[in-house]
Amino acid sequence: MNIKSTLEKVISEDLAAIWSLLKPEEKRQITDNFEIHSFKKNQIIYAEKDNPVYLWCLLKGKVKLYKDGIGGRQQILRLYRPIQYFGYRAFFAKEPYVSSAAAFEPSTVGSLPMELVKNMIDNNRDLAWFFIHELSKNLGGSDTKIVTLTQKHIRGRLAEALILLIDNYGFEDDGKTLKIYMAREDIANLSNMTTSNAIRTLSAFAQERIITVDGRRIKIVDEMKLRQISKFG
Amino acid sequence: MNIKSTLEKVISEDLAAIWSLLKPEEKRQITDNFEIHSFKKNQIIYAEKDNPVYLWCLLKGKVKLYKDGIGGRQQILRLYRPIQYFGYRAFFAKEPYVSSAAAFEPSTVGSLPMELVKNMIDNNRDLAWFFIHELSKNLGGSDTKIVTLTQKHIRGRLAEALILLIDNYGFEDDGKTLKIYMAREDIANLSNMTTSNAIRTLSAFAQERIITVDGRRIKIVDEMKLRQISKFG
DNA sequence: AATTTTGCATGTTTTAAAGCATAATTTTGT
DNA sequence: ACAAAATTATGCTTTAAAACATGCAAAATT
Repeated sequence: MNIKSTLEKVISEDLAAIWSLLKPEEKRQITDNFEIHSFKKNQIIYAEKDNPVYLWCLLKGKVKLYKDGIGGRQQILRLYRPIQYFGYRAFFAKEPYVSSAAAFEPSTVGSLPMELVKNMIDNNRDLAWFFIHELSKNLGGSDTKIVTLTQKHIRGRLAEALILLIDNYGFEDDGKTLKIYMAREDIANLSNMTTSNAIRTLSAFAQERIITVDGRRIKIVDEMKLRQISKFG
Repeated sequence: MNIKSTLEKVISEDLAAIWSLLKPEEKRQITDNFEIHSFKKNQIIYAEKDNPVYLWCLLKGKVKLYKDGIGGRQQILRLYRPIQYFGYRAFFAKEPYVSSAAAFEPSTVGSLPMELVKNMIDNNRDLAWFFIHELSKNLGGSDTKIVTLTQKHIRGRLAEALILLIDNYGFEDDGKTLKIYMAREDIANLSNMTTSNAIRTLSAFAQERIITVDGRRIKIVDEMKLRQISKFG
């Protein structure tokens, strides 16, 4: 893939969060140090305990941030879509990664040395604020997740996961079909349950005409009901 | 309470994280806008859904950050000791609080308008980095907590909670007795279990000579074992 | 000092979710 | 195109933790 053209395409089609905050000199520095990588489905971008070196920017595809737990059980923490940045938290915390990132589907990801980002933050207030804002949002999200994943019942957790998928990746052109096609196992890992229970509960939702399921194609039929179940059920 | 003297005592006895990063002009601004508050045991400092206005700094006492969940169940998210800052995340995220803060025991807390902090960050790189670092550490902690609280069994979760108490508040002079005296209910809320199970499991640990329990006085007898249980069991 | 309230302890029952087994279906690799 | 592997679907069993109940002890209120 041609780095320059991919980058420029991305830039031109989206004045993504960071780019618009940069000064011309900084933009030059970036284009000089930015590298484009392709990841296959399920390929790991970085792993827990690695040392953080790069800021990653998802350009195309879908990426999951997850943590391996007990007995091979995996918890998906966050999902990324183009154009979002990830992999910077551990660097800022001055510690190795506590989670791993992997491509959900074939993805294009850009990298930029964190040392460079660090220097840029030193000289660019807006960039500092960008990260402060992102980190703050994420922390609020994780704190909330602690409670919902530990206290909600299976149906509530699955409903919430489906809503997260809607909010993150949206619908196909029909306005109903989720634009992400996940394995049941990943849905389970997102909502803190076993694969069996994810399958079972999806079937139950289908029976109740809240969704329809056709393989990995999930159509949201009754979003209201889903939100109700997420909130109470 | 005399504001000036308390503040100066605090400052003199600890070149706490933020203070040393400030320029003289900033220090003056702070002393002019800093207010000291006293909170009684269990008094709420701020509550979920409130709008964040102040940066809080715990000067004396102990504070818990928690979230009320389903059926009155409460999850303690973080604990603060002097001199630590809290209450800023929601302001940075531009959203209302998603959690509440309350004094665990009679506490002295300072407040500073977040608008002032914001201006100071704009003009002080080090201060920006202070918050980026704090937020990053906390986010790593919350992400880890998501997994341990959902995947570890009761014994593991309680062991981990006890280790958290050691790390946060340390021991009395005997080097064994926890320097925090919590209700069983709070221990339960920290480790995501019912009060009954916290009591039961503490008793079990005592029987196994890992700890001794005398009312709210908990003595750590076998820290090694505790760490083992936290890691595996 | 008496009484009410709150917190601790422990036993029993219930239940939500995990674990396990099996079969059918779909996907993947050669 | 085919076999092998992985994923999905369902039923049954087990289990960890919640829910409930009761008694006792220690504080707090009067």
